[in-house]
Amino acid sequence: MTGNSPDFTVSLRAAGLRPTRQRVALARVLFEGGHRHVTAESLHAEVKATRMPVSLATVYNTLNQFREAGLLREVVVAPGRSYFDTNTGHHHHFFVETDGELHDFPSDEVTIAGLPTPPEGTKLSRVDVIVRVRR
Amino acid sequence: MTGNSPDFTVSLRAAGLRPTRQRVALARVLFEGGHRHVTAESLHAEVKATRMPVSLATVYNTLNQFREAGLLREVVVAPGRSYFDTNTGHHHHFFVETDGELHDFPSDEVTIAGLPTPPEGTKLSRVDVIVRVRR
DNA sequence: CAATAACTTAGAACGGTTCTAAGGTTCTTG
DNA sequence: CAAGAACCTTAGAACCGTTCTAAGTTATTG
Ligand SMILES: [Mn+2]
Ligand SMILES: [Mn+2]
Ligand SMILES: [Zn+2]
Ligand SMILES: [Zn+2]
Repeated sequence: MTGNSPDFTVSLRAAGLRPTRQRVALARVLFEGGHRHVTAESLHAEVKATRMPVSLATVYNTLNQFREAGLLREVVVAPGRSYFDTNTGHHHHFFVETDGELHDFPSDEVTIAGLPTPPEGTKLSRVDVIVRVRR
Repeated sequence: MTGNSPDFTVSLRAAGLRPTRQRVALARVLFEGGHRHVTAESLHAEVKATRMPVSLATVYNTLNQFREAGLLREVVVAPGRSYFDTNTGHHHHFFVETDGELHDFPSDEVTIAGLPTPPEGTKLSRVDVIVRVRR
């Protein structure tokens, strides 16, 4: 059993961020284990449960820094709050509207054909597919 | 040339809403002419330009009532603000991230194949495709 | 025309997010 | 390793889009 305790110090430094106690604690919650979809509030609650004191302001700062560094992507599916997604590869989402849950599905299962060409003078940035479902 | 001045009084009453001065003014801005994508603020600015006094609270109330009546759909593409769409049929969106513009494209041009089945115990509500572009 | 129900509104409140500014931590350099 | 510099964290205020409250107004009904 090797390699089950990634060195977040390294990846933080690679992102140009000092590996502070708070950022390492947040990185652990976010990146050890499988892909996650968190809100600032939910991440704050989780990291506090590890008994590492982190303010909500730091959670927001860190989420934004991780996003800017390409470690996270932001997902906007409902008014009023953002989700942050540790899966930065190509994929799409189920959004369970009745309880606010987000689930991934791989983009290679789905085929999107016949997308019109972007408006004059614009270049494609990303295609998001959101499959909204209810319980 | 007939029928170029729709009777919003009728459609408002059909939606269970009294055709007040404010709602008729808002309906005119929204529904005469082609499809629109507005924010509360942008609609408020437009309706005020017609010299009909309407408060921002009424704009919000009316947008929500029109949405509940099925006259509008809400589109969430960016954090912090909602768009309201007069096109309630099946279609998808270009979102020009650099300037906040939304444009429709028909959903029958695009083919989405191989969508995974929704999670256990959920039923499909809608599929949104957002093509994000930048200038 | 009342009488009533529905509506509009200013301003307060709210909730998620960002900002400010002061103290603390991490890094660099010698 | 000490000290300075750079960077980071934080409480609380501010911000901004949206909703709520409560008081006055308007539309509808008979
Ligand atoms: Mn930011
Ligand atoms: Mn509402
Ligand atoms: Zn995801
Ligand atoms: Zn549209």
